[in-house]
Amino acid sequence: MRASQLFFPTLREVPAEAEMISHKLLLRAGFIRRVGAGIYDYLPLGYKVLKKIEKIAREEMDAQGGQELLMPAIVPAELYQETGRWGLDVLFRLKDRNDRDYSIGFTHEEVVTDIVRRDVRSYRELPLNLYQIQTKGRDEPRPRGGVVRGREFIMLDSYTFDRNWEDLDRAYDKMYVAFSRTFARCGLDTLVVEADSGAIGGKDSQEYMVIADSGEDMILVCGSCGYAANSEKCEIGERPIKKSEEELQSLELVDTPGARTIEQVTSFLKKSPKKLVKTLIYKAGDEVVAALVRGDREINEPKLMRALGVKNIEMADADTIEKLTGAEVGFAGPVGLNGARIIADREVEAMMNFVVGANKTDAHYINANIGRDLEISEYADLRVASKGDACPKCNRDLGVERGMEVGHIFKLGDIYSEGMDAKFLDDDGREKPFLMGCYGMGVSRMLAAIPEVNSDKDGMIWPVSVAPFEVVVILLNSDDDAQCSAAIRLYEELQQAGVDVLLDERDERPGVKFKDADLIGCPIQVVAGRLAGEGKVEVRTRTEKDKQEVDIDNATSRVLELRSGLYSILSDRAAMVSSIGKVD
RNA sequence: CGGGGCGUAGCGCAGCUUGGUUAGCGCGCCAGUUUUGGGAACUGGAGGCCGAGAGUUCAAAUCUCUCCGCCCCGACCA
Repeated sequence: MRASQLFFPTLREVPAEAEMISHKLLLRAGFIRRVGAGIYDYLPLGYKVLKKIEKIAREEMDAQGGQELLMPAIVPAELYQETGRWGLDVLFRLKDRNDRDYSIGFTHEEVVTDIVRRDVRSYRELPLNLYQIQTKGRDEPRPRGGVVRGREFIMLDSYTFDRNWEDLDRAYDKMYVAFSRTFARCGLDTLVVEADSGAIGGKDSQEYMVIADSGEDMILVCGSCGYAANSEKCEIGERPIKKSEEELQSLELVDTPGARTIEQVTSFLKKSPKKLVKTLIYKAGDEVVAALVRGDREINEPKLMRALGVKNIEMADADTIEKLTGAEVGFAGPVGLNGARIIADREVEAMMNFVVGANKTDAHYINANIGRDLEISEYADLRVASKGDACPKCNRDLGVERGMEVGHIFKLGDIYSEGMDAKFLDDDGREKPFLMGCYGMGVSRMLAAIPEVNSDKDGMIWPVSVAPFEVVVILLNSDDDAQCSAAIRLYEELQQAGVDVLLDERDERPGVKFKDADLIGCPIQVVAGRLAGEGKVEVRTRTEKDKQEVDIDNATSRVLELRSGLYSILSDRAAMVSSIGKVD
C-alpha cells in the first residue's frame, strides 16, 4: 500500500473526547472516529488491525475444533423471552412494521441453543463447538474509553455442547487454550482470574484480564500462591478473630442530625469509618435481612445471596426500612432490631465499641458491643475483598490490580438447554439436556487493549502480528532519484516476500513522515534517506530507535530477519501459555 | 438514574462574568514561492445557523427558560 493512496487522517492535537491513552492514540492515528456515544467507525487502519486479530482468533478456534457460523444480528423477542432475558435493560429493542418485537443480539446463547435443539438429536453428534465473530449491540448505561466499552462492539462468541460434565470440562479446557494462545499471539499478556458468572449464570467462570491502570475491573491477586480473582467474586480467607484489648465502654445514644451516610456520620462523630458498622437492609423474597459490614467496607451482593441461600435479593425500599426500624432511611442498626434476619460479615465479630444506627431518626449509638447490646447469630464472608485481605487459598495478603477484561469463559451447564428444552438422546436411551459452555472474546476491545499497554510518547507500538502494516518504508525526499529508487525497490521486494508493507511516498516533509510512522506504530521502519546515494538505507524497530545502516541489497533480508524474530517471540509465548494449562 | 463539566470553523481553544459595529487565535485545508533527516517559512485565500427552540431587549455567542447532544465520576456491567 502506498501512503498517498491510504486514508489515514492523523491528528496533531488530541480530541477532547478522549481520556484513555489508547483512545487518544487510536483517534490521533486515524484508526477510529466517533459517530455517536459508544459508536465508532473503524477507519482503514483500525479495521486492518481488527481483521488481523480476527484471523488469529479464527485460526486458534479452528485448531481446537470450533466451527464458525454466523447468527443473526437481529433476534426475535421470543427467543430472549424463553429464558426471561427480554426484560434486561441492556437490550436495544426494535419493532417491525407489524409491531413485532426484536432486539439487536447482545449475546447469542438462546439463538445457538435454538439451532442445536432443532437439529441435534443424538450424543453421536457431540461434542459441538460453534462460534461466530459478530457485531453486538448493548445499550450500555455508560459507554467509555472509546472502543473499550461501546454500545456496538465486535465480539467472538463461542458455544460448546456436550453430553456430560467431563466432556464439558474438556471443551472448556480447549477454549482456554484457544483464548490464551490468541491473546499471546496478539501480543497481549493476560491474567486469568476467577470470575462471577453474573446474570448469565453457570458454574465455573474465568476472565482474561489485561493489567492496566485504566482498567475498569478490580482484581485481587495473591503474590504467594498465584490465586487471582475479580473483586466481584473474590472470597476472603478466614483468619482467627482478634478482639482488640480495649475496654468495653458503655452504650450511648447520640444525636446525629441529618447524618445518614457513613461519610456524614464519620465526620460528625469524628470517628474512623473502621469504628462504624453499616447496616444494609435487603429483601430476599418475603424475608427482610439486615446485613452488617464494617463502615469502610462494601457489601458483595452475590456473596450475601449465597450466604442466605437465595437466588435474588434487592435493597429494601424506604417504606420497608421505615416499617422495620421505625426511623428514616440512614439510621438502621442492629441494636434492638426485630423482624429481620441479621447476618454480619466475619470481620464485624472482632469489632468493639462501634457505632451503629439507633433505629431512631437523627440518632446513632456509640460504643455498641456484640453480646452485650446486640446478638448476631450468623457470620459469613459478605464483603468485597480488598487489599490486604486473606487469600482464600493460602491465607497470605491479597494485592490489588486493575484490569481490562478481554475474554470471559463460562461453564453454563444446563441452564439454557433446560430452560429452552434442548435435549439429546444419550447412549443409555435417556433424553438429557446439553451441557453448555460459552466463551466471549472482546475483539474490538482488543484493538484498544493492545495499544493501552503498548505505547510511548510518540504513539502506538503494535505487535507485528496485528500491526496495521508489518513494515513501513519511509521515502524521505521523493525528488531524490537514489532515495526514490531505493524505497520503491525495497517496497517491491518486501511485497514479493509476502510482507505487509506501507510505502510512505507522500509529498510531505520528513518530520511529518517520521511522526506519522511512530504514531501509527508499525513495528519495523525502513528509511530511504541521504544514505541512499551511498547504496544504504536505515532499518530500525519501533521500540528501539537506534538505526542500523544496511546496504540496499541486504535490506530486505535484514527486515525479514527482524520480522521473523518478532513473530517467534509471539509464538514462543503462545506455546508457553498453552502448555501451562488451566489455572484452578 | 444521581453528581459535575462541556457544546463557538475539520481539530484544539478564547470571547460569555459586565449584551453593542465585521466573532477571534493556534493547528489543519487551498494557491504560489522558497524549503526537504523529526509535525517548515513567507504571501495570499477558503471555511461559522456561536448545539436547537422559545423568551427578555432597540440590540443576544453573551441574559432567562426548555430541549438535545457529548464527556467525566458514581450506580450498573455477559
